Amino acid sequence: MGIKERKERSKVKVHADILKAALCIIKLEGCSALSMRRIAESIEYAVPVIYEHFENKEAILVELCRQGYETLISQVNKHSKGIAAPRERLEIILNTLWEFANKEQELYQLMYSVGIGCNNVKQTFPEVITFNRMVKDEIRTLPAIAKGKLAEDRLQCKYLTCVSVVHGLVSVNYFMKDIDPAINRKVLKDAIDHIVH
Amino acid sequence: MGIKERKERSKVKVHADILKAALCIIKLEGCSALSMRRIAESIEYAVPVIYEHFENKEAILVELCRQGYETLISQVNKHSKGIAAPRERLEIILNTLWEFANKEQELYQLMYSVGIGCNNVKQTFPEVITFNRMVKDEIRTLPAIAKGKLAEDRLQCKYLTCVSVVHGLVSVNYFMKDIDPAINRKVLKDAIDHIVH
Amino acid sequence: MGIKERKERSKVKVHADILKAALCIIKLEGCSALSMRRIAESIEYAVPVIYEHFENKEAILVELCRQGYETLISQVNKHSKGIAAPRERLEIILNTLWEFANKEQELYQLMYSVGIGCNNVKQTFPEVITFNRMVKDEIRTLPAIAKGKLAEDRLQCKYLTCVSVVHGLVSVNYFMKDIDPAINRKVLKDAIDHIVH
Amino acid sequence: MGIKERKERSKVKVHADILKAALCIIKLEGCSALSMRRIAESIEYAVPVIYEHFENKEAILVELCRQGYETLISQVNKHSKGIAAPRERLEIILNTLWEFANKEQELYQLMYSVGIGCNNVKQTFPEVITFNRMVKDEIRTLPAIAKGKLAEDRLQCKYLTCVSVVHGLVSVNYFMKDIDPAINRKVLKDAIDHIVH
DNA sequence: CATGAATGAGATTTCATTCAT
DNA sequence: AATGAATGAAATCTCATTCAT
Repeated sequence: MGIKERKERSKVKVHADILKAALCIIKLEGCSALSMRRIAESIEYAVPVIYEHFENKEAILVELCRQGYETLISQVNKHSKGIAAPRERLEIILNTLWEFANKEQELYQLMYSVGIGCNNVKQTFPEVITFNRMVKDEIRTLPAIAKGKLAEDRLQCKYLTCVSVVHGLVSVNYFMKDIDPAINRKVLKDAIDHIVH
Repeated sequence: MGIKERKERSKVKVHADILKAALCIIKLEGCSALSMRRIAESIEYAVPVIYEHFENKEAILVELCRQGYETLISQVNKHSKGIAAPRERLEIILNTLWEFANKEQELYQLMYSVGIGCNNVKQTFPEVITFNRMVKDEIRTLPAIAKGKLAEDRLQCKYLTCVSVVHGLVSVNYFMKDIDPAINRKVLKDAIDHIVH
Repeated sequence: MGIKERKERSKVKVHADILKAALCIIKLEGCSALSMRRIAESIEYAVPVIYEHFENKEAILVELCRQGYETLISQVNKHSKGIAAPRERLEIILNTLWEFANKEQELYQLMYSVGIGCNNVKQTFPEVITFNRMVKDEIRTLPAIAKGKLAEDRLQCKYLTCVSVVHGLVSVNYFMKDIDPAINRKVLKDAIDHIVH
Repeated sequence: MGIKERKERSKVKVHADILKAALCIIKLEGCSALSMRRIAESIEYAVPVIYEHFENKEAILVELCRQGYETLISQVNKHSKGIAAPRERLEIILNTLWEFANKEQELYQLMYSVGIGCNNVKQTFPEVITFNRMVKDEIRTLPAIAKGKLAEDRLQCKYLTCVSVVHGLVSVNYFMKDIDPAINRKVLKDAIDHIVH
């Protein structure tokens, strides 16, 4: 019967609409403006409908973050598709992270703050593991490194440096809003250069 | 007269107690648990007493942050006192920042998030300027650099790299709670080495 | 379906109950005793219920006044129905105003003080325009006046005199509570006589 | 001893300053902005000082009103001094009331609303009796009236009409802020003319 | 005489969440 | 599956008033 399907589709749609609306509110009015009522108004359903799709407000935020991670990973994949050179691939990953954080500032901040609130981020957001692996994989295969079979420690070190410098630069930019974009680019590029060698 | 003194001291004490209580609540129960009522309970005074000392909740948070910046700067001064070598001094500054952020995680996070919420952080917290200058001053006088009168751009670049990598590493550690301290140390050290040359 | 109707009726009832309770409190305990909490207690609902029906306290007062104006106008209509003589009609209008102000002293006072607080009374309470027009219409058609096509100024003058004397007498009675009703009647009657000629 | 005198004078000054400050606040910021704290700030004394001069806030308002009545009466006296013709004198009294109410809108409104709240205005504000007598005295001696020894009823009637029309016109002007001053003048003049004959 | 400090009580408003229907 | 209605709890803030000093 098509009925069941139709219902299923509509259910999925509402679920998606809730998340879309929540993200939209956060982007336009800030995290503190997000309330169940505002979401309900936005999707033009009554509040309890939201509770049929999500246990509570927290669950919505978590799911929003999960989708953020997914988006990030899929963008990395899209941008690195067909690129073979590991160095270039690493650059692409980090640049994609940088751009994502800048384009989706509110979501990125949410992902960070929800992550911090988790007891175990990697369990709540397995995508974090995936992303980490992606970065590490590229480092491992960098020509300057692959020869000498980088020790796990050195690898972890480089990986942490990568991620820290990008996230750090992002944060510093959120914090002081007047940093010259050209300089940002340069800092990023230098950092990658350093890691590569 | 001793009376005036006693009163003054008691007033100062209440002021300090409010801040102490606020910080304590934030540390133990998180930022969202902080309310005027909770503070009042904690210091065993009625709510309006708080309003005699601070205009509103926001003002308490701002003052908390300001004291955080002061502490950070005074610790930097303490640790770098008597050290002459610029490289060592830079290392001390960044290490002090790292230790502060790790010891006072909640306060450091508050400083960051309140900072982001400010239109103009440097105006609200002039200490940010002081700290920035301290870092830049050391970079400028690094032996490998002082010779060639580093261009302002290059200086800014190095400064941003320093600060980003430390703040980034701090954040990544808040986020993923299982990073090996030894590796953290190494990442930090490598980063400084890189900046120095 | 009866269900929908019942709900609708209950909603309308609560809305009306809020207004009724508010008016009741004002009558019995004065304007300053009116609070959202008191209303909630009175209707035996929780406070937020009131906020589902009215945006805020001000909105309740405004609506109370609006209903006051409506009552006044409908009473004028009721009393003047079937009466043709303009002089008699004018008398009825002013007497109805007088009786309304005396029977509903607290509401009348509220209508006056809320009106004063408005930037533009006639916009907030279009009923004021209606009432004014009703009075002016009768003056315009008074036999002694209709002949000579009263100038707009003279009309406005007579209208202001009417309204002022009635409102003034009402106020003076609120103020000094011991004025002989017979004298009040006489003052009113004299004033109308004067306007009519 | 001069000491006692000086103290007495200072005490009187503070008392007066409190009233002056209160009136000033009411004029500039409205009745609802009046608080003991605001007064204290204004006179640059601590709040409890006010309580040494006035039992409570209400007492301040009452005294403010009393002074308002006194001012009104003294202005009437000033303006009517040397004028003999009763008709002119009556006109002066009513015009003075009109001008007072327009110049001191906030105070006049306070006088009215505090008066309404009194159980017995004439007892709380004996000046009301004085003012009433002044009006009545002039009416009684109006040439057109003095001949026939106006019955007490008729006198009361005329007196009420006077006062009502002026107060009413004042109120209507507070209420609808766009009434032409020329028309106001005319209404007032007509009313007086009517009373006089 | 004057004050700083404190307080209790109360106001308005907002939110996440839950039932009965 | 969806809703309107309701609620409890909490938050921020203000005020008149009173003591101990």
